[in-house]
Formats: sequence, structure tokens, C-alpha cells
Amino acid sequence: VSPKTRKKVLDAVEQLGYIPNGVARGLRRSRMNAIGVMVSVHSTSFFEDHCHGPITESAIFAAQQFEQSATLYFPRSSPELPERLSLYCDGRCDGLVLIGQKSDSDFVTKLKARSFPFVCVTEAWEGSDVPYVDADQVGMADTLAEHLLELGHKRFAVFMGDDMQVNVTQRLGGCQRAFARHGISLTDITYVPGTYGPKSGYDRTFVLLADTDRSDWPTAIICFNDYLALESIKALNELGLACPSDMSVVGIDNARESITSPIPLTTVRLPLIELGQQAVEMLLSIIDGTPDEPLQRNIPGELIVRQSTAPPRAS
Amino acid sequence: VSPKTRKKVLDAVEQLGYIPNGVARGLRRSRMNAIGVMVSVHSTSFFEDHCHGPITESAIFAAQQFEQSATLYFPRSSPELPERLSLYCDGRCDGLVLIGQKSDSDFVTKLKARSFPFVCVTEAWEGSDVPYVDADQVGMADTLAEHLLELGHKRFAVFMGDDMQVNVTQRLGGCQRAFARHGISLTDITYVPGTYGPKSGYDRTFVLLADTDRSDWPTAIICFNDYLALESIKALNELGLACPSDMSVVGIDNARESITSPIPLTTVRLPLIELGQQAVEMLLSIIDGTPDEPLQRNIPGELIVRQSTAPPRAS
DNA sequence: CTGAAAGCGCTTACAG
DNA sequence: CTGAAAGCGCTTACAG
Repeated sequence: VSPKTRKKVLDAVEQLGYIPNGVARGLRRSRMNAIGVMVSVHSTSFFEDHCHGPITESAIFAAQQFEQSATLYFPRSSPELPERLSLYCDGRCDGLVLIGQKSDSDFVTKLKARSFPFVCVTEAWEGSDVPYVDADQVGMADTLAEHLLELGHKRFAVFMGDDMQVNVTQRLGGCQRAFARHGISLTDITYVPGTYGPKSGYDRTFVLLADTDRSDWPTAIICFNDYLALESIKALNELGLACPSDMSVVGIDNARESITSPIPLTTVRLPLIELGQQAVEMLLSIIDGTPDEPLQRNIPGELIVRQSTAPPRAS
Repeated sequence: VSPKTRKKVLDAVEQLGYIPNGVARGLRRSRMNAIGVMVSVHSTSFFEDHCHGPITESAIFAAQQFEQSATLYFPRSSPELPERLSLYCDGRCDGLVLIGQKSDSDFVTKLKARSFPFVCVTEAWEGSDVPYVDADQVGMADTLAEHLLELGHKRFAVFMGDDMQVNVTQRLGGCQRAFARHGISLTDITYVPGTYGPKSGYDRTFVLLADTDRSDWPTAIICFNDYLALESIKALNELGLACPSDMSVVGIDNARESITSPIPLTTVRLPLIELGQQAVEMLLSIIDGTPDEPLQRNIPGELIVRQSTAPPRAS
């Protein structure tokens, strides 16, 4: 072909705005350059979720940076979605980021059996053999407890979250690790079970303090998220107790409200952006068959000391 | 083939978990059963956006209900994204829902030229020839002004939003329509330009009241969103003015804070869920080539009268 | 009614 | 280096 003709053709291509068909390419290469992001979270509105929204957003951003398109799946809108593997394991996605799926769920087991590439984000059991990226739940709780222990606290209440969630077990482990290190006796800790639901922190504070003599009260409350902590402070207030002078309170998350609240909260920042980003990176390395890096990552959180913690009252 | 063999084969298919390849099917049928959702919004965090988050969420849900997968595109993470048509006009999406794209943008023009199926959601010019679904911006503003007019207000301030946004022009038109209907003189209205940004409503309230004699003050402030309104109330408070007895204030959005604020706000609910849902329905009907329904829809908002409005002080 | 063939639009390995 | 051919895994129209 003469260079002249060649140029003419290329010009025409440009003119007409020819776009190569990505589906045909995908079929040929068995690679769509697309990942799926499944958000298995049951909060009322996904976008109100302080935790999974940012993870999802950063995962989509990361995908775009790697020139991958990202398809979202919300099982909440159709709960049978995870069952229907044909919706996303039919070649249209090269792999899946699973946000909030337990690593031992039936769904994950099925993906593993097909050796379909996936990465779990949050709610993954350490010790499982699935690829995951999670915050270092154990370490974060340990850091938080350590902070209080260093302030001199010796008696604690722990407001846990929903039993079903993996992170609750892990955070509990972290607290206990710190307590053990400092030789805190089991009888000096009150574990208060409950959910992450609204009012939960408020109600548990009343229950905690109602039944016991003031001299037996803990001097610090460790809450497994910031909302529990903020509600707990509110309850303390109504009981005429001041935070942090009468009672230190800590949370986990670094939710926006933890900054803007009247008593800014001491908490641990969840590495949300990092979770989404690294999950996508890990997934792509698995898809490409080059998983050089470790396939289970626990990303540390960051202790943020604000004004809800202080040394205990001299008694 | 004998029924026996047939059963054996089907059993094997079941056993092995065979999933037909959706990419091959898509190539053959030129239909991926996938739509793209492009969110062209420039707020810092998409998921903090009170308006575009729910629209996006409901669009994705609607897509799933119609057995379509939904791929998200965030130009914010890579501003050149709309230019690169090859990313989504390469066959992998059958059509596009455009959230926050002006109907006369270059990007929309390009899609039109290729006759690639799309629907604009919000920020669409009425009178354009592109398919769109939007809240009835004109009607909502009219309703809001009408509410105040019926309460007996005669002098108004209008806190507009960013000039660049289509909805600002439309809401302005709605207000003026209501004012004209009631024979309100131009001199009785103070249009205060500004942005939707933080502190904007607060600052404008001070500016509004600083320069003028109290007898010339408006008795009602129409804000083009709830945040402006909430900040305005805050400023009034600091100026020693009570809402609604000294000044009525209204917003638009029905943001969560408009309910929880100390003075619950009179506002108009944006039909966010409906926008996402109907945009997807319209898009699918265009893709299927059966657009029986009208291709430009303005969905009415709903006036919600709460406690920030009252008749003007007898003067 | 069943089964073989053509074709969707690419990519890639191979022949010329 | 260039160009024709085969094939990715489906669907669909057509021949038997």
C-alpha cells in the first residue's frame, strides 16, 4: 500500500471516529479489562455508609487508573445475586473485588472452586487461604487499648459490635492482647455485647452504669466504632458525667462526626482509601498471574488522639 | 440423542457449573446487557454528595432489576475520561446514563453524532433535543415561592447557586414565574448571586442584611439548596433574628440535615430515586429501539412544609 | 425437528 | 515485512 493511500485511510478512520470493538477484543484475548466490585453490605443506603462508600469509590478510581472498567454489584437490591455466578463469572469481568464478604462464605467457596480471581476486602478471616486486604483490626484495637493503658486506666468496658461480623472478633482479640500484656485482670473488664445499630452505644452506657456501684465503674469505654462512642458520650452527659475527666471514651473509624462532635473523639482511622486501592492492585496481579506480593494484607490504622481521652481520676 | 444421554450431559453441565460466555454472546448479539453510568460531578467525595449518590445508587439498582450490569465511570478521577469514547463506546456498554452532564456539552454532542444511546440526568436544558430525566426544577422553585406568597410574603431575597449550573437558571425562572403571577414588583426582590459552596449561605445572609435598612428587609429568603438555607438560619440566629417569626427561610433538596436541624426546614424533596430509576428505564427503551414514551421527563418535587416558614410579621 | 455452517470483530500465529 | 487464515464462544438462519 502506498504511503499516500495509507494516510487517506488513517484519516478516514480518524474522521469517522472508528473505535475498535472491545467485546471482540475481549473475546479473543479472554480479557475484558474489567473488574467487578460487589458490595455485600446491608445498610439502608449504601451511600450513607461511612465505611464501604469510600472503599468502593477508591476501588473504582484505582480500576480506572489501571485502565480497567469497574462494574458494581449490589446484592442488597437482589439478595440472590451472589448465587447467580453467571451474572459476573461469564467472562465480562476478569475478576471480582468483594467488599464485606466473609472469606468462608459459600459464595467465596464457589469462586475459589472455579478459580475465578477475587480479593476480599474487610470481613476476611486471618488464617484463611483467600486473598484479602483488610485493616489490621487486631492491631487497631490493640493500639487503642494501649493508649488508654498508657494513660493509666485499669478498669475498662468494651462495647462490641454485631457478633456476626468478623471484625468484632478481631478487635476483641486486639483488646485482649493489650490487656494481657499489661496484666489486667479479667474481672476488671466488662464486655458489653450489642449491635452497631443506632442508639446502641447510648443504651449500653446506661445499662453499664446502672447496675454497678460507682467505685466499680470502669474509667474508660472502648467502643468498636465511632457512633457507639459518640452516643456513649451523649449518655454520659445525660448522666451528669464528663468525658474525658470522669470517663474516657474511644471509638474506631475516624468518622466525620468524630471530628465535628463537641468533644472530638480519640479514635483509629480506618485506611479506607488504601483498602480499595490495594484490593484492586492485588486483584489485577492475580488476574495477570503475577502475584509476586503477599496475597493477604493487613493495613495498619492510625491512632488519632483527640479530646475524649485523659488519665483516670485519681481515686 | 437418547433422552438418557441427554440427561447425562445436562447433569454434567450442572455439575461442572458451566456458564455460557457472556462476551461471546454479547459479540454475536451486539448487546452486552450492560449500561454505563457516568457521574460527572466535582464534589470532593462522590459519596458525600447528598444528591448524586442516591441517583447513582438507584440507577444501579434499576439496572440490576432489568438484568443489566452497570459500569461506573467517574470523570473526576481522570478528567479526560469523557474524551476517551473508546472506553465505553467500544461495545461493552449498550448505552450510558449521564449524571450531571449538560445537554449541550461537547461530550453529549459527540455521543449524539455517533447515535450512541444515552440519557442525561439533571443539568439538562429543556428545549434541547437530547433524552433526559430531570427534576422539574422550574416547578419546584415555583411551588416554593408560591408557598411563601400564600403565607403573605411580599419581599424576597433569592440565594442562587453557581451560575454554571443549569438548575440555577431553571429555579430562577420558576421563582420569577410565581412572582409574576402574584404581581410582585421587581424592586421587592433581591437576587443574591453566589455558589453552592460551604459558608455561602451564611456569608450572603450577613451581606444581605448589612447594607439595608430593616424596614427594607425581605421577609423571606429562598435558597437554592438546603445547605444555603441551614447556614442562613444560623446567620440569622447570630444576628439575633428568629426563623421563622422574623424571617422565613426555604431550601431545596430535602437533605437529611433539613429534617434533623433545630428548626426543621421547609423545602422541596428532589425525586432522586425516581430520577435514577426512570433514567435507566428510558435508556433501555432507547437501546431496544422502542421509545414509546416521551424522551424528556421532568419529575415533580414535593413541597415539604416544616417549621422554617410562617406568615410575615405584621408591619 | 435436528445438526452443520456462517458470522459477530477482533488478535495472533503462520505462510508467502 | 505483509497479508490471508484460523479461532475466541456464542447465536441464528438455513439446509437436511
